[in-house]
Amino acid sequence: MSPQEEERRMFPSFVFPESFLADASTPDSGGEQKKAGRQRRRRKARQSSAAGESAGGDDAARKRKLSDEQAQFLEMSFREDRKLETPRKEKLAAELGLDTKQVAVWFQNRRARYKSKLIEEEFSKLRAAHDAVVVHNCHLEAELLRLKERLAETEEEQSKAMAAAARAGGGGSSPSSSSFSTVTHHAAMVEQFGMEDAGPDLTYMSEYAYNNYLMDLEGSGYLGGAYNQFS
DNA sequence: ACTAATCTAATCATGCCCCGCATGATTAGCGCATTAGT
Repeated sequence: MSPQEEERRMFPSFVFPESFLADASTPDSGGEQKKAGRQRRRRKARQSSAAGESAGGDDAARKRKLSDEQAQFLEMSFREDRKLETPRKEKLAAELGLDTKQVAVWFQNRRARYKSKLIEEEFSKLRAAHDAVVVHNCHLEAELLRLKERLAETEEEQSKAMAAAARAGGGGSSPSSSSFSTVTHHAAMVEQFGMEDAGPDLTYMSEYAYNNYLMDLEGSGYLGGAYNQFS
């Protein structure tokens, strides 16, 4: 089995199954029954062992801590391959002076702990990625707010400026004095700023007044680079 | 198809140090675990 296949088997999906997210403290009734049965059997086993082998005969049942050297050796072996075939198990047991059963159990536990560590690491990574996305989203929303405020300010200034310009040049020129370019600019302004129904009708502004008005806007920074698009 | 070996997941038990953590050991598997050899 390839390492990838093995990984998939041990950790089949990076999307955690529902069972993983489910509340482990509320097992179903079948689980409760199984657990109760298990506990009964354990109690019984303990009682019989205490009754029959009290004179040190239960030594084998006691938990035997592996020596540092044994644990280190098993760890090295685990790093080489997380699966344990029979020949390897027997060889390890012989080399370390352990029971094959102990070696098998050690590998089982080591795999279980390796997997839970893997899940923990994956969870940390996902959480970090999630947090980063949340922060980025906040920045984007703040930026959007700033842009909306700036747009509103600009529109207000435009209205004021156009009203002032209309008052200054209003009635002084006839419709015939407005050039074609002025009309074109007006259309572009309407498209750019959507101010068709706000402010004066620039169609009837003299070209001179219109150019002064644009220069004023450009000079005060209201247009930004927008003026260049008109000329 | 049958069987033995092995697996995962959950849990218990124990040792180390003072209560919780690390780790060795046990158990079930319920549409009755899966896999590999015969």
